[in-house]
Amino acid sequence: MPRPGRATLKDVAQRAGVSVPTVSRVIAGNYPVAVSTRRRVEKALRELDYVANTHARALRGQAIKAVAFILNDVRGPSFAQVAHGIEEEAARRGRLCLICTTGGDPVRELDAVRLMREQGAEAVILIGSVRDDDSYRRQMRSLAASLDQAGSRLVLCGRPSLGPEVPATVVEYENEAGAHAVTSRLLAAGHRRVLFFGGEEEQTTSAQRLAGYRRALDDYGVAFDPALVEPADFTRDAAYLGLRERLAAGRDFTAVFAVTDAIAAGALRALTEAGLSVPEEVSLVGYDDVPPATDLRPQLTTVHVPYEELGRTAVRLALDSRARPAQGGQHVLLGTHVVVRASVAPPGEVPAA
Amino acid sequence: MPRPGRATLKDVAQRAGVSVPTVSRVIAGNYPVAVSTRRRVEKALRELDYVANTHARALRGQAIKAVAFILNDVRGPSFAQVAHGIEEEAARRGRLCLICTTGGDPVRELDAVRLMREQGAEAVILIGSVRDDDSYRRQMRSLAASLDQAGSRLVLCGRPSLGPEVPATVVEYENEAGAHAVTSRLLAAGHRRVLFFGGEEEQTTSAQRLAGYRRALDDYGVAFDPALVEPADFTRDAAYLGLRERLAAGRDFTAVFAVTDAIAAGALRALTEAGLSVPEEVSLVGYDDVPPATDLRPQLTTVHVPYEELGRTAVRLALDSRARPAQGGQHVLLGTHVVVRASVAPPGEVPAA
DNA sequence: CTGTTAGCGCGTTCAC
DNA sequence: GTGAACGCGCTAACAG
Repeated sequence: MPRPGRATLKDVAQRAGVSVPTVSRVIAGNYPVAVSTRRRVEKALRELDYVANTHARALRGQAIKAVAFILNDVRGPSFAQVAHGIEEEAARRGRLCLICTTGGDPVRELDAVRLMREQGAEAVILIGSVRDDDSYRRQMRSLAASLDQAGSRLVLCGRPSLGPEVPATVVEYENEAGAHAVTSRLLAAGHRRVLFFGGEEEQTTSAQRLAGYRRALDDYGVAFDPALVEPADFTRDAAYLGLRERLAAGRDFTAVFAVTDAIAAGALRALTEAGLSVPEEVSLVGYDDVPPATDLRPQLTTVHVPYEELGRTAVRLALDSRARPAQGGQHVLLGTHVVVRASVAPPGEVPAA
Repeated sequence: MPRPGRATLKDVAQRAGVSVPTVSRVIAGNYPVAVSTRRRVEKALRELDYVANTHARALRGQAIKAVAFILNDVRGPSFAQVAHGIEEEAARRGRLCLICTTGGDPVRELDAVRLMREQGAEAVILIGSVRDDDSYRRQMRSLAASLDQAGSRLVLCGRPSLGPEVPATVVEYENEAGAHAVTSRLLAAGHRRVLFFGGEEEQTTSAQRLAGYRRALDDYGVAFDPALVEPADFTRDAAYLGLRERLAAGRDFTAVFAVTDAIAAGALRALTEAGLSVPEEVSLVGYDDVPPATDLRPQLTTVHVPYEELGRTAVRLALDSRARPAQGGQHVLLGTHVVVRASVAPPGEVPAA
């Protein structure tokens, strides 16, 4: 009966009547060992259910083969897609995945990065947006440098760069451009009062989408009306409640641009319950193109974001840039495009169907 | 300029002009050190951006403080909820999370468990169902024993036990009972031809739900008709295609029990496109009660599963059972309940609304 | 082919 | 207060 805890090379060697390195060589298999000896060792290995100690191994070699990723919440469908892309690519390259969630708290995020740095992850990938202030950016920049120096790599995935000098990789998608394109659809259909719904201005993602919205307004010569910006938390329920309340006070828009498909889902519920038909009376667009968007009735016109690709690219770049001499920040920008479905129509028009 | 790679205690000691243990003591803080010395050491620590080597630490102490979990696919909303519960509870207890996905392949799952065992995770949590055959069960049983002996713990989360003798913790929910309850709703409303839609018989989860369905049929004295079992992959698109095809060949049912909310979403689309109104002409129920279920029109009657609680319980039990002397398998069963929404009506009836 | 030696980075003795 | 010595489990180098 092997003693509790795990068997070590020493235990195996003792049982097989050989020295420790011999056992090591049998396991590695990259060195000649007499057949009879090998048999004895293999037998002992099996009997003791030997499992190598990763830490001792890592101590001799270099860092652990792992990729860390940090996100707000695994339950967000778009986060989940990114996570899947990361997981897939990491597994393909024989890497382990470490995961941390922060609930959107910048402080917890900084802590998580520090933790991952201690773990010696090869890359630390930050997913999604944050509320960033100066103190946050300063600390994150310093962490990027620290990771870089330790031979690791910070990757910003779906959020803007920390500055040109910072040794971090950025994998973004066309956030502003997508918002511009989808807002333009609404304007082209004749809408002039478009509610920008959801998010908070300090969040990098919503800020960029708002910027795209405003630029589209400019293009069409429509004045920006701050009263048409309605913040809301990133959940369908918060969106539902928020829009219901606003509708109770009267409707001053003919279309809604929801920052997120989930928010669009909540908005749709509020609109429908208020007896407003979509798209006949109110048009609605979202952003993200997550799978459940096709379950909505009418199906949602939205902006497709290549989330899985985002995750895969993040891993690929991080691992490749580690191989090469430490260069400054790489920057990749993935494209987005509008997916036209059935939630947009000209204002006021009532189709025959 | 510190040399590339990470600074070690030795580097710090050298720079501060002290010995290695002194630096170690400053960091631990649990030992008296002269104030002036401490200052010098702290300065060096900062300048060199010292980060402790986790592996060396783990080598001296015990296993790494980490919980591993293995699941089919992060993108499944129910998996994501479990993952969130695990992540939350693990973080609360100061544990790191390791994650692996398998795409539903039993072989990859076994490999993943072995990998996690090598990593020395405190607990290895398996989420969701698998196609299990005898060989799989045998191997998994042996891995459970191996983990147990190494002081770790295997947790089966949302899937049946491997046997009474196996040193593993099982956290299940009332899968069969939930299916029984929701099927009974359909039968009570007057339906006699209920399509069991989605899943495969070898999957533990669908097998259990099918069992509940059959028991309800028995209770109502309705003969089980194998022709009313229609398998389908676990995606909304596969479900949509599958049901559309079946409907093209004629409709021989008045209600659908979808094994999963996602499958229900696909089914609803197929039904609607075929011009069948739900619930007036066909009733529909799902299973899981994931958030997007409320976005469906009509809102889906389904079975609520406490997925987050499942994840939290798994972590709690695993960590607690490690503290106590190795006992056999614990077994926890969490309750489920039907959530009545708007997708069920008596067959043929057309409500006034 | 196999055993001995050395050292990865850290924390814990034990002396001074 | 502080430094020297040892060992965690493993592998790479050198002997034999």
